Amino acid sequence: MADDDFTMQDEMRRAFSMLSGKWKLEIMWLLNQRVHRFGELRKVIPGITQHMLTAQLRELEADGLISRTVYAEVPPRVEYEMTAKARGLGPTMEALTAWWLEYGKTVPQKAITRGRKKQRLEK
Amino acid sequence: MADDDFTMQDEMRRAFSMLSGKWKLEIMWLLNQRVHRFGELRKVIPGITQHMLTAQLRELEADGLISRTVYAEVPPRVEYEMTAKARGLGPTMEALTAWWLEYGKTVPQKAITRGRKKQRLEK
DNA sequence: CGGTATCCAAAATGATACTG
DNA sequence: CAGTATCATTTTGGATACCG
Repeated sequence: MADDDFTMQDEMRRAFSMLSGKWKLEIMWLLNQRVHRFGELRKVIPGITQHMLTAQLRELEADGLISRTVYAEVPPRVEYEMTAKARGLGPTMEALTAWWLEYGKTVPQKAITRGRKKQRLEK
Repeated sequence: MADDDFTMQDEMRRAFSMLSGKWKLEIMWLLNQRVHRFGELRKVIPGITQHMLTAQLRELEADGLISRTVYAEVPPRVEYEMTAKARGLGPTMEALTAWWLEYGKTVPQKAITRGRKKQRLEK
Protein backbone atom coordinates (compact mmCIF):
# COMPACT_ATOMS: atom_id res chain seq x y z
CA MET A 1 0.00 0.00 0.00
CA ALA A 2 1.18 3.45 0.79
CA ASP A 3 3.64 1.75 3.09
CA ASP A 4 6.16 1.58 0.31
CA ASP A 5 5.89 5.30 -0.19
CA PHE A 6 6.62 5.97 3.44
CA THR A 7 9.67 3.78 3.48
CA MET A 8 10.93 5.31 0.28
CA GLN A 9 10.62 8.86 1.54
CA ASP A 10 12.26 7.79 4.74
CA GLU A 11 15.29 6.52 2.87
CA MET A 12 15.41 9.55 0.63
CA ARG A 13 15.71 11.86 3.61
CA ARG A 14 19.46 11.31 3.86
CA ALA A 15 19.84 12.26 0.22
CA PHE A 16 17.79 15.42 0.67
CA SER A 17 19.84 16.36 3.68
CA MET A 18 23.12 15.84 1.86
CA LEU A 19 22.11 18.19 -0.93
CA SER A 20 20.21 20.79 1.06
CA GLY A 21 23.02 23.12 1.96
CA LYS A 22 22.74 26.60 0.59
CA TRP A 23 25.36 26.11 -2.12
CA LYS A 24 25.54 22.36 -2.44
CA LEU A 25 23.45 21.95 -5.55
CA GLU A 26 25.56 24.49 -7.39
CA ILE A 27 28.81 22.96 -6.17
CA MET A 28 27.73 19.46 -7.15
CA TRP A 29 26.52 20.71 -10.50
CA LEU A 30 29.91 22.25 -11.17
CA LEU A 31 31.84 19.21 -10.00
CA ASN A 32 29.63 17.03 -12.14
CA GLN A 33 31.10 18.81 -15.14
CA ARG A 34 34.72 18.56 -14.12
CA VAL A 35 37.25 18.67 -11.32
CA HIS A 36 37.67 22.10 -9.78
CA ARG A 37 40.29 23.75 -7.66
CA PHE A 38 39.27 25.61 -4.54
CA GLY A 39 40.01 28.96 -6.10
CA GLU A 40 38.12 28.07 -9.24
CA LEU A 41 34.99 27.31 -7.26
CA ARG A 42 35.31 30.64 -5.50
CA LYS A 43 35.54 32.42 -8.80
CA VAL A 44 32.62 30.72 -10.51
CA ILE A 45 30.28 30.92 -7.52
CA PRO A 46 29.74 34.65 -7.11
CA GLY A 47 28.74 35.64 -3.62
CA ILE A 48 30.05 32.66 -1.73
CA THR A 49 32.56 33.39 0.99
CA GLN A 50 35.72 31.44 1.60
CA HIS A 51 34.27 30.41 4.92
CA MET A 52 31.07 29.01 3.45
CA LEU A 53 32.80 27.34 0.52
CA THR A 54 35.10 25.54 2.91
CA ALA A 55 32.21 24.50 5.14
CA GLN A 56 30.06 23.20 2.32
CA LEU A 57 32.96 21.29 0.79
CA ARG A 58 33.77 19.72 4.14
CA GLU A 59 30.19 18.57 4.57
CA LEU A 60 30.00 17.13 1.08
CA GLU A 61 33.26 15.36 1.73
CA ALA A 62 32.00 13.97 5.04
CA ASP A 63 28.96 12.64 3.21
CA GLY A 64 31.20 10.87 0.74
CA LEU A 65 30.08 12.89 -2.26
CA ILE A 66 33.35 14.59 -3.09
CA SER A 67 37.02 13.91 -2.61
CA ARG A 68 39.74 16.38 -1.73
CA THR A 69 43.19 15.97 -3.19
CA VAL A 70 46.12 18.07 -2.04
CA TYR A 71 49.11 18.33 -4.36
CA ALA A 72 52.44 18.93 -2.68
CA GLU A 73 53.43 21.89 -4.78
CA VAL A 74 54.24 25.50 -4.19
CA PRO A 75 51.91 27.20 -4.21
CA PRO A 76 49.67 24.39 -2.99
CA ARG A 77 46.92 23.07 -5.22
CA VAL A 78 43.77 21.42 -3.95
CA GLU A 79 41.33 19.72 -6.26
CA TYR A 80 37.78 18.67 -5.56
CA GLU A 81 36.21 15.85 -7.47
CA MET A 82 33.05 13.81 -7.34
CA THR A 83 33.44 10.39 -5.80
CA ALA A 84 32.29 7.32 -7.68
CA LYS A 85 29.20 7.35 -5.52
CA ALA A 86 28.31 10.92 -6.46
CA ARG A 87 29.02 10.39 -10.12
CA GLY A 88 25.73 8.54 -10.17
CA LEU A 89 24.17 11.95 -9.70
CA GLY A 90 25.05 12.83 -13.27
CA PRO A 91 21.61 11.97 -14.68
CA THR A 92 19.98 13.96 -11.91
CA MET A 93 22.03 17.04 -12.69
CA GLU A 94 21.40 16.67 -16.38
CA ALA A 95 17.67 16.26 -15.85
CA LEU A 96 17.65 19.36 -13.68
CA THR A 97 19.53 21.30 -16.32
CA ALA A 98 17.24 20.13 -19.09
CA TRP A 99 14.21 21.11 -17.01
CA TRP A 100 15.43 24.59 -16.33
CA LEU A 101 16.48 25.23 -19.90
CA GLU A 102 13.02 24.27 -21.05
CA TYR A 103 10.72 25.68 -18.36
CA GLY A 104 12.89 28.10 -16.47
CA LYS A 105 12.99 30.84 -19.03
CA THR A 106 9.24 31.22 -18.88
CA VAL A 107 9.61 33.26 -15.70
CA PRO A 108 10.29 36.91 -15.03
CA GLN A 109 13.75 37.69 -13.83
CA LYS A 110 13.19 38.63 -10.18
CA ALA A 111 16.45 38.93 -8.31
CA ILE A 112 18.91 36.13 -8.24
CA THR A 113 21.42 37.76 -5.96
CA ARG A 114 22.06 35.00 -3.53
CA GLY A 115 23.98 37.32 -1.30
CA ARG A 116 22.04 38.19 1.76
CA LYS A 117 20.77 41.47 0.42
CA LYS A 118 17.51 41.23 -1.41
CA GLN A 119 17.66 37.48 -1.54
CA ARG A 120 14.09 37.60 -2.60
CA LEU A 121 12.04 40.42 -4.04
CA GLU A 122 9.23 41.84 -1.94
CA LYS A 123 7.59 39.15 0.09
CA MET B 1 34.63 27.70 -25.58
CA ALA B 2 34.22 27.66 -21.85
CA ASP B 3 31.98 30.65 -22.36
CA ASP B 4 29.02 28.37 -22.79
CA ASP B 5 29.69 26.78 -19.46
CA PHE B 6 29.72 30.10 -17.73
CA THR B 7 26.44 31.19 -19.25
CA MET B 8 24.84 27.87 -18.45
CA GLN B 9 25.84 27.99 -14.79
CA ASP B 10 24.67 31.55 -14.67
CA GLU B 11 21.22 30.54 -15.85
CA MET B 12 21.10 27.54 -13.55
CA ARG B 13 21.63 29.72 -10.51
CA ARG B 14 17.94 30.60 -10.32
CA ALA B 15 17.05 26.92 -10.33
CA PHE B 16 19.55 26.15 -7.57
CA SER B 17 18.19 29.00 -5.51
CA MET B 18 14.61 27.86 -5.93
CA LEU B 19 15.41 24.39 -4.63
CA SER B 20 17.96 25.25 -1.96
CA GLY B 21 15.69 25.76 1.03
CA LYS B 22 16.19 23.35 3.86
CA TRP B 23 13.06 21.31 3.10
CA LYS B 24 12.35 22.14 -0.51
CA LEU B 25 13.78 19.05 -2.12
CA GLU B 26 11.72 16.85 0.17
CA ILE B 27 8.57 18.89 -0.38
CA MET B 28 8.97 18.84 -4.14
CA TRP B 29 9.73 15.14 -4.08
CA LEU B 30 6.50 14.52 -2.20
CA LEU B 31 4.44 16.78 -4.42
CA ASN B 32 5.92 15.11 -7.44
CA GLN B 33 4.17 11.96 -6.32
CA ARG B 34 0.79 13.48 -5.63
CA VAL B 35 -1.15 16.43 -4.32
CA HIS B 36 -0.82 16.94 -0.58
CA ARG B 37 -2.77 18.83 2.03
CA PHE B 38 -0.93 21.09 4.44
CA GLY B 39 -1.49 18.72 7.33
CA GLU B 40 -0.37 15.76 5.27
CA LEU B 41 2.95 17.41 4.53
CA ARG B 42 3.41 18.12 8.21
CA LYS B 43 2.82 14.51 9.07
CA VAL B 44 5.10 12.99 6.47
CA ILE B 45 7.95 15.44 7.04
CA PRO B 46 9.08 14.68 10.58
CA GLY B 47 10.81 17.56 12.25
CA ILE B 48 9.50 20.41 10.16
CA THR B 49 7.67 23.13 12.03
CA GLN B 50 4.42 24.69 10.96
CA HIS B 51 6.26 27.95 10.54
CA MET B 52 8.90 26.51 8.25
CA LEU B 53 6.46 24.47 6.24
CA THR B 54 4.42 27.57 5.59
CA ALA B 55 7.48 29.60 4.70
CA GLN B 56 8.90 27.02 2.31
CA LEU B 57 5.55 26.52 0.62
CA ARG B 58 5.16 30.27 0.18
CA GLU B 59 8.56 30.53 -1.44
CA LEU B 60 7.94 27.62 -3.77
CA GLU B 61 4.65 29.22 -4.68
CA ALA B 62 6.28 32.58 -5.32
CA ASP B 63 8.74 30.83 -7.61
CA GLY B 64 5.88 29.32 -9.57
CA LEU B 65 6.70 25.74 -8.67
CA ILE B 66 3.59 24.89 -6.68
CA SER B 67 0.00 26.04 -6.54
CA ARG B 68 -2.14 26.53 -3.47
CA THR B 69 -5.83 25.74 -3.58
CA VAL B 70 -8.16 26.64 -0.74
CA TYR B 71 -11.46 24.80 -0.50
CA ALA B 72 -14.25 26.69 1.19
CA GLU B 73 -15.15 24.03 3.66
CA VAL B 74 -15.27 23.64 7.40
CA PRO B 75 -12.77 22.76 8.54
CA PRO B 76 -10.77 24.43 5.80
CA ARG B 77 -8.80 22.32 3.38
CA VAL B 78 -5.75 23.54 1.48
CA GLU B 79 -4.06 21.50 -1.18
CA TYR B 80 -0.63 21.97 -2.67
CA GLU B 81 0.16 20.78 -6.13
CA MET B 82 2.98 21.05 -8.60
CA THR B 83 2.45 23.56 -11.37
CA ALA B 84 2.85 22.54 -14.98
CA LYS B 85 6.24 24.16 -14.92
CA ALA B 86 7.42 22.11 -11.95
CA ARG B 87 6.03 18.88 -13.31
CA GLY B 88 8.97 18.96 -15.65
CA LEU B 89 11.03 18.19 -12.57
CA GLY B 90 9.67 14.67 -12.55
CA PRO B 91 12.67 13.13 -14.33
CA THR B 92 15.01 14.97 -11.98
CA MET B 93 13.26 13.58 -8.93
CA GLU B 94 13.21 10.12 -10.38
CA ALA B 95 16.89 10.26 -11.27
CA LEU B 96 17.67 11.40 -7.75
CA THR B 97 15.64 8.57 -6.30
CA ALA B 98 17.26 5.99 -8.55
CA TRP B 99 20.69 7.29 -7.61
CA TRP B 100 20.08 7.06 -3.91
CA LEU B 101 18.52 3.63 -4.07
CA GLU B 102 21.58 2.37 -5.89
CA TYR B 103 24.44 4.23 -4.22
CA GLY B 104 22.97 5.56 -1.04
CA LYS B 105 22.83 2.36 0.91
CA THR B 106 26.57 1.96 0.67
CA VAL B 107 27.01 4.45 3.49
CA PRO B 108 26.97 4.13 7.25
CA GLN B 109 23.91 5.48 8.95
CA LYS B 110 25.21 8.59 10.68
CA ALA B 111 22.39 10.71 12.03
CA ILE B 112 19.60 11.90 9.86
CA THR B 113 17.86 14.01 12.45
CA ARG B 114 17.27 17.16 10.54
CA GLY B 115 16.19 18.99 13.63
CA ARG B 116 18.76 21.52 14.60
CA LYS B 117 20.26 19.40 17.34
CA LYS B 118 22.97 17.12 16.18
CA GLN B 119 22.29 17.97 12.58
CA ARG B 120 25.53 16.29 11.79
CA LEU B 121 27.54 13.78 13.75
CA GLU B 122 30.98 14.84 14.95
CA LYS B 123 32.50 17.24 12.52
C1' DC C 1 47.14 29.15 -2.88
C1' DG C 2 44.18 27.37 0.17
C1' DG C 3 42.95 27.57 3.90
C1' DT C 4 41.76 28.61 9.51
C1' DA C 5 40.39 31.91 13.29
C1' DT C 6 37.76 35.67 15.12
C1' DC C 7 34.15 38.98 15.72
C1' DC C 8 30.10 40.94 14.49
C1' DA C 9 25.70 41.49 11.67
C1' DA C 10 21.95 39.63 9.22
C1' DA C 11 19.10 35.98 7.64
C1' DA C 12 17.13 31.43 8.10
C1' DT C 13 15.15 28.20 11.06
C1' DG C 14 12.97 26.51 15.36
C1' DA C 15 9.64 26.58 19.58
C1' DT C 16 5.69 27.95 21.49
C1' DA C 17 1.40 30.27 21.84
C1' DC C 18 -2.63 31.83 19.71
C1' DT C 19 -6.55 32.31 15.99
C1' DG C 20 -10.35 32.33 12.03
C1' DC D 1 -7.32 22.60 9.76
C1' DA D 2 -4.29 25.73 8.42
C1' DG D 3 -2.33 28.92 9.48
C1' DT D 4 -0.03 33.76 12.05
C1' DA D 5 2.70 36.12 15.78
C1' DT D 6 6.44 36.34 18.71
C1' DC D 7 10.68 35.31 20.50
C1' DA D 8 14.89 32.26 20.77
C1' DT D 9 18.62 29.80 18.49
C1' DT D 10 21.38 28.49 14.57
C1' DT D 11 23.26 29.36 10.26
C1' DT D 12 25.22 32.23 6.97
C1' DG D 13 27.60 36.50 5.39
C1' DG D 14 31.39 40.13 5.65
C1' DA D 15 35.57 41.70 6.93
C1' DT D 16 39.92 41.10 8.52
C1' DA D 17 44.02 38.86 10.23
C1' DC D 18 47.10 35.06 10.10
C1' DC D 19 49.55 30.63 8.43
C1' DG D 20 52.01 26.47 5.96
